Amino acid sequence: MPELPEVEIARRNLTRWTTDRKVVALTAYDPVRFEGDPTEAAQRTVLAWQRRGKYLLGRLSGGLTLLSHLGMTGKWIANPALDRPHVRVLLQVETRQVALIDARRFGRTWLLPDADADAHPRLVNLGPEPLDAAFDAAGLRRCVGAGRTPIKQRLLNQRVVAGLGNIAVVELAWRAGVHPHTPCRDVPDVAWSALHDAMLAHLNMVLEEEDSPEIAYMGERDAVNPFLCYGREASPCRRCDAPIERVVLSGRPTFFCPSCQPAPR
DNA sequence: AACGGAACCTGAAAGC
DNA sequence: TGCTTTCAGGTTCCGT
Repeated sequence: MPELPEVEIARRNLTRWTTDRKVVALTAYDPVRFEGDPTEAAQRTVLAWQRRGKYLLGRLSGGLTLLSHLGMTGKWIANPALDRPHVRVLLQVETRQVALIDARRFGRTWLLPDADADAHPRLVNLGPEPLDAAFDAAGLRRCVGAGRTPIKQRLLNQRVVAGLGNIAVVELAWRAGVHPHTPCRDVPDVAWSALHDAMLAHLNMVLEEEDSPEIAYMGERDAVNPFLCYGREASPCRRCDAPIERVVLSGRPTFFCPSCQPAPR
C-alpha cells in the first residue's frame, strides 16, 4: 500500500539496481494489468528512474518509458526467489533482475513512447510535489482552497497534491493538531504552516524509516507500525494520552486524537 | 460540481 | 477446526 515515500524508495532502489544497464528482457505475466508490448524493451538501456506522485517512470534509451503504479500491494524487489508468488512484471537487466510483486493486482504498468507517458491522463492532472522546495505552506493552502470539503478528503485528491495517501493524511493531521473532518475553509490561518511542516516531517520520517530493499507494508507479516497515529485505535495519544479514535471518512479508515484534534463545530 | 458507493483484486485476520 | 466475513497505505467510474 505504497504512498509517496514508498514509491520514492522504490525509485532509488531501481536506480541503484538497473540504471546504465542494458535490458535483457521485459516480461509481463498479467496482461490485463500491463499495457504495451514488453518485447520492445529488450536491448535498450535503462537511463533513469523518475517519480511523479505515486508513479514511477523508467526511462529507456530510444524514447520508451516504463510507467508503473503500485496500487495497493505493489512493490519492486531485486532478484526475487524462484518460488516467489505474485510476480506480475519481470525486468531483466545485465547482472540482475527486478520484479514487480503485487498480490492484489491493483497495480498498473505501461510501456509507452516518452511523449505518451509524459502526457498520460493519469499524470497530467496531478497536483504539485510535496517535497518540491518551492511548494510551501502558502502553496499548500492555495492548492487545498477554501471549500467546505473536509481537509482529509482534499489532501487525498491527487489533483490537489500528488503523492499523499491515507496514512500520510492521517499522520499529518495528527501532527498538525487538525481534525480530519475540518472543512478547508475553517482551517485556521496559523494551521497551514503546521500542516506543511507536518507533511514534510511525516514524509521525511517514512523515507528514513522504511529505506530498505523491500518494505513490509502494514498487514504483511513482520510489518511493524512506524506511524504515530495511523492504526493506533484505542491506544494512548503520543502527545496527550487520550485514546485514539477511528472513523471512516471518504471510505477510508481515519484515526485521530479527540483531544489534540478537536472536532469542528 | 460534488459526493457516496461500487468496482477492480487477493490474502490475512477476525468472527462465528 | 473450518467456513464466512471483514478489511486493506489506490484509483476510476457511475448514478444521484
